[in-house]
Amino acid sequence: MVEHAQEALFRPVRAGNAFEETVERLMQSIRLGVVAPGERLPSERDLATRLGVSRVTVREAIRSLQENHYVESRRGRYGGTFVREVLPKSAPGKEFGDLHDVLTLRRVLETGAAETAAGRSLGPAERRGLRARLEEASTSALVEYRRKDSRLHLAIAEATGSAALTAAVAESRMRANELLDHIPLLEPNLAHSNAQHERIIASILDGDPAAARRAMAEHLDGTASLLRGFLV
Amino acid sequence: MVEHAQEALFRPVRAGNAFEETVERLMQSIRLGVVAPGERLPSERDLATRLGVSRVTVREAIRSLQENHYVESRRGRYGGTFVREVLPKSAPGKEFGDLHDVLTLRRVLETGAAETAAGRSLGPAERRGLRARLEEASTSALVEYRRKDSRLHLAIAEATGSAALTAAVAESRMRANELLDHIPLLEPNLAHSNAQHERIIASILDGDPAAARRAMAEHLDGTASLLRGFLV
DNA sequence: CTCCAAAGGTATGTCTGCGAGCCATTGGCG
DNA sequence: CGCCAATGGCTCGCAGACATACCTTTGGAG
Repeated sequence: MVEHAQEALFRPVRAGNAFEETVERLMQSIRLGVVAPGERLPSERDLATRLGVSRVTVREAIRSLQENHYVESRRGRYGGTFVREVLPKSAPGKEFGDLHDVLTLRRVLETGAAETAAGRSLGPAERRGLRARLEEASTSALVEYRRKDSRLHLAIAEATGSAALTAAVAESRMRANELLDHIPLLEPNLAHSNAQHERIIASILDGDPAAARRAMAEHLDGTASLLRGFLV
Repeated sequence: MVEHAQEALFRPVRAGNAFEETVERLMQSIRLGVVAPGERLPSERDLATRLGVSRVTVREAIRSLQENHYVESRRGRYGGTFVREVLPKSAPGKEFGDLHDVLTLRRVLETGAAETAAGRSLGPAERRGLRARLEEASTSALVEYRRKDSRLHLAIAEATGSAALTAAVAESRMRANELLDHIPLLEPNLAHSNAQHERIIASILDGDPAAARRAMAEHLDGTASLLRGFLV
């Protein structure tokens, strides 16, 4: 029996119970900026269907987010559950997963996504979308930078046309953000980051896969070494 | 709200119930060759702990595998559940997931894994392991080729040192194999495949990331176009 | 030859999560 | 002004999964 591959295949079949997983997903959609502050989440019935859990479980998850001041709910038609304008700082507790693990997977997924996106012929809507996210990220205030940054990176993953790849990037990014929340965000880094973003998007729009990969790799290696520096 | 990213984030939180997921994992460990024919699975109690499910659920999953002639169980000390020497052909039913989806993710993950593995300084044990898997694959009979091939590719993923990446490759590979089971395996393809494997492993052992990526990309693109050809 | 550790086989009570239905609230439309 | 559709709020019974405990079988160690 191949000993080491077992660790991957015989890992736990589920990350947590249905409630915890649901909270995690909703939290991701907020923290990654897929649902922005002030915007409404899909209805409970809708979420229950999409997430494949019961409405009861969705409600418990939403209640948990309410209690932690991430969302607030309003009843009645045109009511719903809305993301609050001011979001609480993420709890600092959490153990760091294996740093190498997280960064390795992120590098593979995101450089691959950039390369793949650059190799496709993108439609006008996709091109506009990428440019819009780039603009958002570059003009965003410090406090909302992480969210806008994630939206840009997710848009790149989406541009590959692979839902599975997009999902993988979203998950890996979430794990990376947990780490990034522990290091300071400085103006110079941000400016540098924006310049790199521009090169990545330009390469993708130009249809230059190799350049897109290189630019993304450089971008990620920057934050990776920042991380390794700050987290011992 | 960013519309398309929702598909990724609001996808179902769990693929199936605990029983189905457990069957899936055990099946993967057999089909990917992590537990070879004649070998013993970990004990029920052990599996229950590792997979994070109850022993009852593990037993139901194993029973299902017994009924489908994948394994047989023996009681008493030094007993256990053993993979049968002759495995049934996989059921042909199954819907094809989105072909583009599966192949895109596989390409990103595996070319990334090859590049990453080549960029690390591997220990003697790892180098021996890679060479052993290569040897196994190249000398394997037609019937067991897919399994040996998967073991080789998993070994490459493991050589990155990232458990998360290994798990992602295992899952993506399983999905790809479901498709590959529907196309014929021919001797010439196999010889070609072995030659490519050799170049991949050589590049990794030589520590040449760019060459490893190129070789892996070529290898995957070969089977990808085979697939696209056969599946409409 | 006996003992016993380790494996599969079985049974039971509890709890989580689900499905389904109904209630309460709200704001636009006719 | 009244209706009503869409939303969140709530309850109850059932099925799946779990933890735990105990039984049975087997073959090596002593």
